[in-house]
Amino acid sequence: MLQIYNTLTKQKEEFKPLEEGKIGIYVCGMTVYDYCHMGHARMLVGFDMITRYLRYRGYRVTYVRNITDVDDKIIKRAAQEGAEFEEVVKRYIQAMDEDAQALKMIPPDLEPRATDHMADIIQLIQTLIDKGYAYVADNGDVYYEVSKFQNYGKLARKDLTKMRAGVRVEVITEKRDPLDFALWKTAKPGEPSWPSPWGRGRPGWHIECSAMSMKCLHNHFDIHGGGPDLVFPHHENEIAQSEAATGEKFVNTWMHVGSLLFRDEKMSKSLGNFCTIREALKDFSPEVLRYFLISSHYRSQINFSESAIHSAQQALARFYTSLRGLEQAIDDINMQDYEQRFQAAMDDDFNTPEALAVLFEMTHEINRLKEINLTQANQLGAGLKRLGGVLGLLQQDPETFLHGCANSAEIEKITQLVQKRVEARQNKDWQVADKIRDELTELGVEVEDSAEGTIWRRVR
RNA sequence: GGCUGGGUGGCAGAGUGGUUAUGCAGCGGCCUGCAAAGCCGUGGACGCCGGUUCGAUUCCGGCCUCAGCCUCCA
Repeated sequence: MLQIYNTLTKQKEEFKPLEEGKIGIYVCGMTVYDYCHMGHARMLVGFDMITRYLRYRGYRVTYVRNITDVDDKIIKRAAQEGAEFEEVVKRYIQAMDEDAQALKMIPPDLEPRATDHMADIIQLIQTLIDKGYAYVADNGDVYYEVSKFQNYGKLARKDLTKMRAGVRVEVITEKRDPLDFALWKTAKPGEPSWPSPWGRGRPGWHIECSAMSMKCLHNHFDIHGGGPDLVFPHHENEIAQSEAATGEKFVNTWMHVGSLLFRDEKMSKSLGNFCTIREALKDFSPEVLRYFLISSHYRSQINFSESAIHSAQQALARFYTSLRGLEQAIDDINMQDYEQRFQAAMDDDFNTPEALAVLFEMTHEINRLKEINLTQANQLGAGLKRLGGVLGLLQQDPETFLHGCANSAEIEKITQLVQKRVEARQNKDWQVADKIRDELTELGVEVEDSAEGTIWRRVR
């Protein structure tokens, strides 16, 4: 039985798709005005893992992840750079795709962009106006009237009266209530704009996601997810918009990943304590980053630090050391109850740490079997690789992983040193052998001598 | 101030009303020319104070504390 924690009800619930065997999942993706940082990676990898597992579990998943390609921040960025708006958008979408690919993310089935859905957005706004949930202000802006929606605040557990008391937003006189939010913003000169019944302008962020999710999935769909900071106001507003417009329940299960901390604070652009994915990839291999992100539960807060990544590196090395030297088995019988336990862990709200613990136990068993029954070791190794694949891990050639990101010239140099040491050892010239080993240690290389020969791995 | 979610062994990180998480690090042993890897064995924990219970790290209450959200933010 698959259980998922629902932000709306604040508890784990048995998950039942609206349509037998099929799941629609919409995740709020990126606003493309800069490179993605590790906090974004946390969210992206989280939902990638979730989608992979649901598919492994036999569901036909429609994974939708939108791109916000019109927004104040993009406009600002373009102005700063003196670049065309479209140019900025194009550049950061491409960068995002590269990062996603590096982290072995499955591309979404649908990747709707706000600018491609203007008609849907405008129609949705019109419906809200017609139904009395939104109003056109004197300046042409359109606002959602929060007080008209009875359940406003149900996702984030907000009390409207308390919120008004502590409201910190600047007072915009056009609004009837400071909590009202913009559905349509009138364009200022020089800004990108689209025609609408209320004049040229652009949509607010919240309405985009309501319009696109309902367009790509249905008025009512299974899972809606995003980063932790989207619960309020973004997702709260989506509920208000969509449910007011359709009169139907919008989303069954709301899922939010935990935040990623850096130097004890949430990694964010505004705090300036961020590390982009591409920066991280200069120092660490993509799979190590992915492992780090998955080795804690998706809802918990995690701390991004060099030592944390180093632990991830060590853990993966144990897996790959175990897979090293195994033959590619055709099938993976001999799984005992490992797969069952893996599944039980993942069925419990995607408990990846516990699922990984099962994989570590398999590793242990493989290491034992290597000594006594190589066929069984190969079979279990194939099983480990298959289950690792469900998490998007362990698909590399073990040698490649263990040799690290050394370039071919480095590998050539290391191989020569290792060969020289092998010769020294054959001559029982331990002094020379140990001297070469010291040189290799300097290069960050650890050698291992075994009956089959000498192998090496990179340790830093 | 309001609303969430946490506080577990040296570190990371799951989980459980009484019995091993797991990984890294430590200790002893096997293996090794010495190592490394691996294997065998091993020590070490549940923020504080009450309550419920035969028994609580696990349930309940209070307190302390950390982080997130309440403003654009994944």
